[in-house]
Amino acid sequence: MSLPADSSVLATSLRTDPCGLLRRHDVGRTVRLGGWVHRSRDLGGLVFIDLRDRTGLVQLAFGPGWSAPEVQASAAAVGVESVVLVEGEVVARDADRVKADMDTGEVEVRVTALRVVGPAVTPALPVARNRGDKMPAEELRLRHRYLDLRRPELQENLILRHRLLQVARRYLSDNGYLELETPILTKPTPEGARDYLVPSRVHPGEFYALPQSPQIYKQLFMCCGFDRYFQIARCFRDEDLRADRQPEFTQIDIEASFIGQEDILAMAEGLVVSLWKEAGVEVPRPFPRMSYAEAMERYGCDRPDLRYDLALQDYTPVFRALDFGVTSTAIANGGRVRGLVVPGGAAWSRKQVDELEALAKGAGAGGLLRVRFAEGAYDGPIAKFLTDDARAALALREGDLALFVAAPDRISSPALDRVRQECARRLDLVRDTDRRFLWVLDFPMFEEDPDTGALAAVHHPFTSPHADDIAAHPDAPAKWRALAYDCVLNGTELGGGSIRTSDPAVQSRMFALLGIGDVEEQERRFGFLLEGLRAGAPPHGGIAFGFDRIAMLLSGATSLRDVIAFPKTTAARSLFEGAPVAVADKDLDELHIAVAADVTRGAISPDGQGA
RNA sequence: GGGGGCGUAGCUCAGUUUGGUUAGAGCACUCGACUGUCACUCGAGAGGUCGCGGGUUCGAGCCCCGUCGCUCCCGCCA
Repeated sequence: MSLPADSSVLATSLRTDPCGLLRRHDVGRTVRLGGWVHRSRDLGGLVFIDLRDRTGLVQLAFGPGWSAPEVQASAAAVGVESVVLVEGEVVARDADRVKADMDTGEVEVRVTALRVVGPAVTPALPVARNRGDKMPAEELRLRHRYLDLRRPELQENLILRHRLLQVARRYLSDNGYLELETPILTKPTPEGARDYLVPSRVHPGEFYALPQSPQIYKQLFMCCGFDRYFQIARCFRDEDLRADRQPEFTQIDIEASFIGQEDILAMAEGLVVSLWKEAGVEVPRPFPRMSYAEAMERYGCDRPDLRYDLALQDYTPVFRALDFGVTSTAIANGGRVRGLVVPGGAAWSRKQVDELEALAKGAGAGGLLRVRFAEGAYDGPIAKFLTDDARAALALREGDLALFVAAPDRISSPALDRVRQECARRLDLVRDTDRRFLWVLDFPMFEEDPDTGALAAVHHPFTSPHADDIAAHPDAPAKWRALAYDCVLNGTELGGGSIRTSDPAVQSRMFALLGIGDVEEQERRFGFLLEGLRAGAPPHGGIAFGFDRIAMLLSGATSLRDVIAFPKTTAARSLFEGAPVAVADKDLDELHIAVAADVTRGAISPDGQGA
């Protein structure tokens, strides 16, 4: 719950108190309250109403000793979710009537006057839910969001979200960061995710884009001399959704000048620590660090979940000596044999291990080799190929299951990553209360297309390479590491960023390597940032955190939809107001837009059907 | 773009396997009873285009085809 230090500011001309804060020390006071009828219990001679506002519930009691007959009659008649104003006296409950699981359970309000100011139709969804009730369908919750958002759980999530926003603002502002806003109508970006486009009325055939992030603007702020910037920025990406992905989302976006990587990491750790502290969790600093290379080698993943180990190892030397076709071929083709040892995995059935193999194949691997060591014997298709040396090198212990993928790293890493995660889940190694923060550093500057060999920026084209890597391998950019970093918690990426290139010479080298050496092409795509950088740019860098995901983690929600007031469905629709919709021809004409006739469809109507 | 799950009363679900009389339950709702409940209790009642369209059949909630919506995942997305 988020309340002002002095909760009396919540008093208004219509109410003296919020509902959920009445306590024993209020006994004897005459109070006026306003709220929603959460539940009511009509006993004939007595009526009880649980009155709800965002601070909680309090029991109203109506009885012949203190309520006039007409007051009691309207209390008995008022429907749930109606809004009422009441006046009455706070009284202590008898000891045997105290409700211990209710914050206001020691008191109740004996009502002398009641006004139904907002009568409610029977709600389409229950707001007050009984123990064991299942949640209404997501579709209905979104369609009737005005009711869903009344539920105390969702209110708590959004109130926590508010508190986290305040903490972020306070932390950054106290550290000299300026909250600066950037445009929502902006220029389409040439790469990355698909843009949401907005047609221009004034300029026929031209379009704005909604920002995927304020990336370019925040670098321009650095060029302007606003040397510390932040923004709680709404970002838009027109890609397909997931439980943890919405088309519009919120980032805590940060950029600073005259800094190096260590400055950003320290500042960002401080922010994360203060956010988690607000949610009641102490996080130790500094966060451990791991290079991208080590993360990929040991976990097959650039955001490893360190709550359990099950680290991957390189078994190529073991298999190189064996006469086994699959592994020999893979090694001869430049691949490696990597794998992991699963203690206790030998107890799994053939079928269970087949399921792991299916996961590995789903991630692109050709197969998953297995060997188990149980009751002193090796078992599995490759068991008979194992020499004494190989057995010694594997060092399996009783009950172990060893799993291998023989392939190039770009295939074995994602496959073994999935296998490792599933093994941890099966062995129940994941403790929800564990929080393993991690910085992943030294991302590669480029990734090579396995077919064409073309280079693409892993982060973005303005990320700075390690100066020593350029010096050591001037002609092997694939070996360059970037000054880029990700903040990871329990296998989830919370945020990431980089130190930017501010040296024009390095920047043009980067463009050339990325295949955009043509100056006109550079200007067309990045002109306004390049102009800014040429006009005198300080060394700068930054980071952005996915705020919705952080709010989701800290509230314990399992979907972003539970920490966003009005989220979209997986089809990017807003069921509440019914967006998107077809618009009148007149509006399209003004925008110089024509809709292809065969895709014209109406908005969804209340029965869920297309018009 | 592809795959899985779901769609029956206001809400949550059963019924679909094997097509067959009038589609059921709990909660909510309406009416009645009840002076200490807090998931009040008890009695009575009302409430259904079985998502939508088409097909097969003497007959479809159930089988087939299409479609719409929600959801999870892959692709996509940093």
